[in-house]
Amino acid sequence: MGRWEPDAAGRLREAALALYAEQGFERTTVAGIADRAGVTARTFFRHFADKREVLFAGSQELEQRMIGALAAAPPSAPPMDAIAAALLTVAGLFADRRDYSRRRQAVIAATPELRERELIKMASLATALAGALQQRGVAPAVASLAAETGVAVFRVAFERWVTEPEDAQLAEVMRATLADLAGLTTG
Amino acid sequence: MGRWEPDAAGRLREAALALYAEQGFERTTVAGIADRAGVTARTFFRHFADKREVLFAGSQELEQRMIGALAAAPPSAPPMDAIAAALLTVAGLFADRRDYSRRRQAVIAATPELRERELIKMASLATALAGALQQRGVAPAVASLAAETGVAVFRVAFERWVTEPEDAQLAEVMRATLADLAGLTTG
DNA sequence: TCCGTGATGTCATTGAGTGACATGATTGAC
DNA sequence: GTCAATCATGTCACTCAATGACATCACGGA
Repeated sequence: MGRWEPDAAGRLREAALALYAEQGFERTTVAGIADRAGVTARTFFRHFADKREVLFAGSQELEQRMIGALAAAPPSAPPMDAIAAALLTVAGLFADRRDYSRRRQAVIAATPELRERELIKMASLATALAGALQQRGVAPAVASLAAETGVAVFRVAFERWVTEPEDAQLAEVMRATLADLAGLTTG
Repeated sequence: MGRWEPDAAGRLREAALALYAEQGFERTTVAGIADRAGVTARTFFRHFADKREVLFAGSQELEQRMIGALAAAPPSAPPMDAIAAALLTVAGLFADRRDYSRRRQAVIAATPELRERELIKMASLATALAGALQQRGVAPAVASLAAETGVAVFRVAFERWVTEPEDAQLAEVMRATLADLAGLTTG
């Protein structure tokens, strides 16, 4: 056994989410999170840039996987088809994290500071997707539009998935949301 | 003459923008802003909720004016026409503030924390517009879509306006951007 | 003239975030 | 098998954002 318990970052994530849910984000101190995780506050800031970032550690992985999925789509695929494929691919990342996602989303929805952070993560995702589309030869304006639309679909589908009482698969909700979008723009 | 110089909030806004531009947002302290404005740091926080908000004092007025302009549009006007009218109306608010807007936008673009705040202001604006459209009898889904699109046009046009070297009117740039949008969705 | 109001100052405090340095287990070289 | 480098963490000290409590004092109205 090591000198310390392993996976300090994971324990900090869990402790932070639990405390944010119990007491609210503002009334939770970093010292409290660190205590619960069995480390010091200084260690918290070695793993996470600030008090908000602890809930967004996965967003970089999401972004990278979506870019990867985009690159894996056939070069001939139209932009929105490639985006749709990427969305369905990353949906699998959340398969076994529905409960965590639900708690996390509730906390974010209740906290303006956290919603700010989420917005910029989504904006960053959209920018990255637009860039990847441009590398596939899509014109910049179209690429940005498709990327923004794709992120909107992600958000709406994710919200539905964590809100609905039933046990649907995120991928299925994504498909349904994409169908809604098609209906909006054609009908 | 009063006990203190008048318009402390205005002086604080000016001082903050100047210092953010000179030294960057992070290396600027509230005490420094307050010093330059001739007040104490405590007074800064009486006028602005936090260090970021000092650059976004006008956003509530923008929102209110856009809602007002929406309400003033003929009840028969289609959603996007009403949105367009509101955009052209509020464009006038910026007529004599182009230099200020330019400096402000440069600072925001250079500072992630400030971009977060701007994103949530834009999201709030979109939500308010969607609500106003619904009160005009527009279906919720359509209202949200139109509102988001309208905010996107505002952002793109504003960015063009502060970036372009020429001295165009914001309203003109808005009109051109709306035309681009029409071309995107029909052509 | 006097009193209430409102904007500001002053003081004290909490908590976020950072820099510098110490510690000690783990790992790999020799 | 020892030693040195490494790496995650702890400890300490500090700056700065943000807030609460209370004091001050010009101004306008009664």
